[in-house]
Amino acid sequence: MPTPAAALDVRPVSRLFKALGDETRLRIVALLAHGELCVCHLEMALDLNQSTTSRQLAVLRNAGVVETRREGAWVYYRLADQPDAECAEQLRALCADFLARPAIAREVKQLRATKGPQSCQ
Amino acid sequence: MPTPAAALDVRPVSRLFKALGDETRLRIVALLAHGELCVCHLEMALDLNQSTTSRQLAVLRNAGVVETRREGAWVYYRLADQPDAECAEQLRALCADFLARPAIAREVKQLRATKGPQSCQ
DNA sequence: TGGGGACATTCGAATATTCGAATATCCTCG
DNA sequence: CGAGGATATTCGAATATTCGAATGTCCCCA
Repeated sequence: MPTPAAALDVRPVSRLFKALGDETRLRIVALLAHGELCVCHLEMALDLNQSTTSRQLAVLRNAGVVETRREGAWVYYRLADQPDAECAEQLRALCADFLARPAIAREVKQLRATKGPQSCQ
Repeated sequence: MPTPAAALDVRPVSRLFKALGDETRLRIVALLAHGELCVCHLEMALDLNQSTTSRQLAVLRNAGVVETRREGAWVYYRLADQPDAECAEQLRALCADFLARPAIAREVKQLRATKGPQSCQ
């Protein structure tokens, strides 16, 4: 029989950290901490091509880090509630840090003003 | 010139999460949250072979998550202070959770009593 | 209904990570 | 010194992750 440590269920946190262990995906989370954005916003803000952006978002989606909402042809991404308490706390702490960055807050506001369903491109 | 989001330095957190994004390594951190342990303790507690244990510890060491202290033939591992504030907060939150698990606390106490430089094996 | 934009997925090549076995290193003790 | 225990590193094979390009899918609107 396994010892307590070997039996510890660390799968939720492991899944979360695996998804967050990438610079691009962390930057996506940093932006989404300030509110929902659509794919074209992220693509522009991070200077990524469409394929890479969508694939990285799929990783975050499969890990339960983000959720989507479709609005016409556009898909909006936002941070998802974490059902696991430990994951919730980790993600909360991370976002608290990102939220404290005015430059990012300004950028997100700017993105929403200049692009989106009404003016994406 | 890069946008604020693209210029965000997420390397320290990314490095931390990459190291923590593995179930075995998370279990090691769970044990070390309760105090330093030597390699043979971890090997036994997690039912890992020597090679795997040492290699996973090397990953944590290279990521700055753990530090070592040699005592004769034995090497003790402990959690390292995080110079980066964001990393410090994440690791603190994680350990707070692990510290709240009495079964792990008991196991660590037991390990230290039954193995170690004086009675390893 | 069909063209075009927004997004998702697939593809193949390149790179990285993982594992157990084997080997190397370091330390103690007789 | 020399054996042996504790730990670290190397090795090669298996598996996973990553990327841009190409292709699919879904939706709006003329």
